[in-house]
Amino acid sequence: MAVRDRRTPVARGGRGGRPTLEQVAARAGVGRGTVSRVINGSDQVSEQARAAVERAVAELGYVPNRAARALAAGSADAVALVIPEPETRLFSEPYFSDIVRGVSAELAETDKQLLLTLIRSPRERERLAAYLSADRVDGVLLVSVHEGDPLPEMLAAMGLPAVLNGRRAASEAVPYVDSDNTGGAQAAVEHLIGRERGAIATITGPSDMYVASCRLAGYRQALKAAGREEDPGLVAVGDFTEEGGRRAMEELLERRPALDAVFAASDVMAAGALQVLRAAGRAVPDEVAVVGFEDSPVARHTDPALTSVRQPTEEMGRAMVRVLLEGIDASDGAEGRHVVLPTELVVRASG
Amino acid sequence: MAVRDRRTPVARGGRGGRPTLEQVAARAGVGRGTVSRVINGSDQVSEQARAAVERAVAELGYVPNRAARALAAGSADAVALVIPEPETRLFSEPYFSDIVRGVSAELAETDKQLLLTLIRSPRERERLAAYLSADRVDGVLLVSVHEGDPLPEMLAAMGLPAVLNGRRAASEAVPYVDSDNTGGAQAAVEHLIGRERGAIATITGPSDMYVASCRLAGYRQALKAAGREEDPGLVAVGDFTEEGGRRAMEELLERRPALDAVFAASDVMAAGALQVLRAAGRAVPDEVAVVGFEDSPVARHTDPALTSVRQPTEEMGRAMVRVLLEGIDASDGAEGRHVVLPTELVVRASG
DNA sequence: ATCACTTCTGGGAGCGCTCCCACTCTACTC
DNA sequence: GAGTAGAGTGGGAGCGCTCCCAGAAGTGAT
Repeated sequence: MAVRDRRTPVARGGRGGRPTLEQVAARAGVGRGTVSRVINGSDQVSEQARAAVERAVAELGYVPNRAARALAAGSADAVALVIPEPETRLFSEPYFSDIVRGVSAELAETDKQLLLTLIRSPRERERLAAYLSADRVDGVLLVSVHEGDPLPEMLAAMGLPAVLNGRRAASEAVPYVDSDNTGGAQAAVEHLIGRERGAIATITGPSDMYVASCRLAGYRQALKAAGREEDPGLVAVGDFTEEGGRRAMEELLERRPALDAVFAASDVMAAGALQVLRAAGRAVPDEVAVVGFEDSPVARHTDPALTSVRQPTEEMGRAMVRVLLEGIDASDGAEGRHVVLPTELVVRASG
Repeated sequence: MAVRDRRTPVARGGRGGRPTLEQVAARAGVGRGTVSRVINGSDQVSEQARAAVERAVAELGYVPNRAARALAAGSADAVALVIPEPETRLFSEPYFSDIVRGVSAELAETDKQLLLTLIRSPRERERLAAYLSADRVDGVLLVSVHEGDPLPEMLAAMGLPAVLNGRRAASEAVPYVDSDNTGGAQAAVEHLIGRERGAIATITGPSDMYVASCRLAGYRQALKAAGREEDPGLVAVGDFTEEGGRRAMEELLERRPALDAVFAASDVMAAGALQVLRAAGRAVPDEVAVVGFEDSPVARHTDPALTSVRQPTEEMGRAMVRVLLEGIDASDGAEGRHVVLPTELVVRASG
């Protein structure tokens, strides 16, 4: 009782004396252990004790101190969402916030916290693994990891559960959540085929991006299923930017002036293509139909509005959390877990 | 040495035995206090001791355990970014991720972590204050708080520093970071005046939103500065949605068919207005010039591309963190701190 | 040589929890 | 009636750090 004022509450950062578990115990007339059991929902507590503790908690406005809990329990009650900073720009924006919204919604049902980590330099990425493991998170969600990024493997080596959004390659060892890129692309192209389009071109992404190759694969499958021959001249490579979309479209028009439809692997590239088509005097959709991918807001504001493949982005965020939580609970490696969510074609004026 | 295996490292969550400060001390041949001093950059350490500790840290790959630090020091080394969930949708999206990017960038220079908290129900908001104060954050960033929201005051009462983005009213007691809405709107309207537009209308936001009234005020100031009379018939109220923009534009065309310019308080509303103008057969910008606000990606994809007022959103995020850190350091209330950042007119084809 | 400083330093105490051991009670069984 | 389970409980020990208090060692003036 003597030297109790070493650090006054005020000196320690305001928020005057929040009650501790010990105070709750005293008030409820039970021991610390019992309070802890009640707080953590153990069933080894008598109804009577539970009621007393619950009343004391309510009266005192007790909220457990997370730092103390994390320290004592060795778990963090938090997960990190790691995003390479450049991607927050590149991805036509709502993708990012949709993911965040889904993650946050799903996490709200546990009481884990969400830590956001943008990586803006290779150096930061290197340090990341060490810091993540410094015990403030018990799992990691990784957005748009590129092929060859060692991070997932480093985390695995440290025993930190991780979930990717999007596979890095066809066979992915780390748990992931992805959308059905191939199926979505196939549906888009089938739609064009259904509308009697004869020469369907595609603007694809960099071939070292797995998403891009999936969407290209879907394009090919649709053609094949319709019994059509594939014309390599109808495939142009973009880079998921508007400018890239423009260049690819120019290239296509030059190579195959007679084309009457374009499937672009992203809305932003489709928007670029639209500009080039207009400049070239091709009416959309009358002469050339255009379909994008992602169903970003951009799709609703182009002229004409873009038919596009919608990804359930928010749901992907939710699924990532679910997969991660499984991985955290399962002490085993939890490898091979994954979810692939379906896409949906949203038909608008452009095709 | 005896009962050391109460909980094996593995049982406690993988990430096998990270070194502790004590082990660093042992290895460096110094006491715990000295290691702590080195880690925290105290100058009360001899060069020799510092070097020994630094070597030991490097050799062991030591990273301090944040939970332990938070518990012992009573501070959290983290700040929360609180965002009402509906807003993540409403705000034409990059706003959200730009803020996040700025916040994250500025935070990276301290070693504080970023906690993201979406609020999706009034109930969650009620509980928020209690949980925030449960000691895992030492400051709070609040995005788009509405007039009448008690949260800022609750936090203030608990002594938790907070910073708003955007004022709730002309006089704002809580520290905030805002952009110069009035000045931006004024510049936009002056630009229209400079282009010889005679009847300049405006689509404003709900009058209970302070941003909206600022932008309206800028519109008025510009007219007044040019010695023009204000015509109430040229002001229509929108709600920051595209549909609202459409309705407002229809209203304006009906009331003042002769208008030759429109300043919309947001790009999304401007996009709606553009649609109505096209449907009405008014050429943009030849017959009617249109200017938006925010410079969102939408502005670049409308046809014609939208002249708009750019806000330094990322910089706002950075500034919020700086203001917050000041508030955390200053033990005093730190009231009245604020930053207002300038806007910039981006001229495109629409006006 | 003595005293007063000033720098450095080790390590005890304690942050608020969880874990678990030991213990008390109350039931049942034989 | 003794013996054996449980169910429920209190509280010690310890998580890895920071804070601070003594004290050691070094420096200069007297």
